[in-house]
Amino acid sequence: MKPTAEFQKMVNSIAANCLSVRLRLMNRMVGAIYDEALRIHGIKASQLNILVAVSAFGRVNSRQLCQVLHMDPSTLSRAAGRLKKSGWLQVQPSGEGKILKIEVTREGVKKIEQVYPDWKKAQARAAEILGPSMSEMLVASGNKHLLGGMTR
Amino acid sequence: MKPTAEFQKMVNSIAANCLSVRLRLMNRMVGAIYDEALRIHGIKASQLNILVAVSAFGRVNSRQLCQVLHMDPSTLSRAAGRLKKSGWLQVQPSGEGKILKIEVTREGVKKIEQVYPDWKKAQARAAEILGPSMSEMLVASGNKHLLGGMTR
DNA sequence: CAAATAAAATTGCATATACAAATTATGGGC
DNA sequence: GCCCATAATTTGTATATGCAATTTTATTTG
Repeated sequence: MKPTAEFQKMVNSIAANCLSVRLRLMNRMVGAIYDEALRIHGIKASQLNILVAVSAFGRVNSRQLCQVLHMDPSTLSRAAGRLKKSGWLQVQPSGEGKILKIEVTREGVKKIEQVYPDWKKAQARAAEILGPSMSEMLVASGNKHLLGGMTR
Repeated sequence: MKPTAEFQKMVNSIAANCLSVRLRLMNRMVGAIYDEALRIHGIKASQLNILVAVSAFGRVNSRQLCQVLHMDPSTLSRAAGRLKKSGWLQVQPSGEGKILKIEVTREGVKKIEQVYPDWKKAQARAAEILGPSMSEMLVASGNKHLLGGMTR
């Protein structure tokens, strides 16, 4: 079981540099902050994400939403189902094609409003942990990818 | 269903700034790159992550590993079970306490060696997509959190 | 108009993730 | 030596995630 120097080099290279490891870890840490802050409202960060994305559009079809969120259709399909069951989303055939029309319900709007102050607190705590430069860079990256697609 | 200006402000604030949204999205995008590159080896990025973390330690107990990876014990427990079943990890009572001792097997070492070139390609592609400043910042963040704990 | 084709959505399956509850194993106190 | 408090692990349950296969729906074509 003695590792060669070669092997140690590979392991160190991955351990010290892997972007996936970093992002995954950071995502766990930050996600936990938001989930904890939102728990009293009975909503997870990922669900709020979708709710907000839909609200930003006003109305979307699932294909667009998948593209913008870079999410598999099957993932969105089930998430939307849960949000619908919670009464926060309305999901209907749009008439054109079989593309589904998704909007936020009055209940969903209320939920976002209720949640907002706690989201803000979580955001502040996350920004503190990540540091200003990382936070700014993350927000900036959204301007490239997310917002570009979300402004109708 | 006419949203108030107040509401629109909240939605835009979250959509434009939420660090959790950004990290989650980025994690999906980047994770897909690695998963695709590693698919032919029958291993997921998250599994390689654990394998490498264990290898960096040489031998860990699960508590340490959870701390370093900021991972729930139940999550690690099941992941380790799968990696053990694949023959890449050895999980045993350590003798001291009820603490489990985890090490990489010879098979696991071979797997890392096989996978390494494709990991490197995925890493290059991810770095390209994220851009140099984000990549560097992520790696630097690891020096704070991860590596600090991983260097025995 | 009906059949073929193409596109979209859902379902089956597997892993990742975490919280809560149950279990197990340790080490100490009597 | 046995029982109890405690710490570690596992199991139950639920959501998140994506791939492959299936089903459903729309459009095109004969």
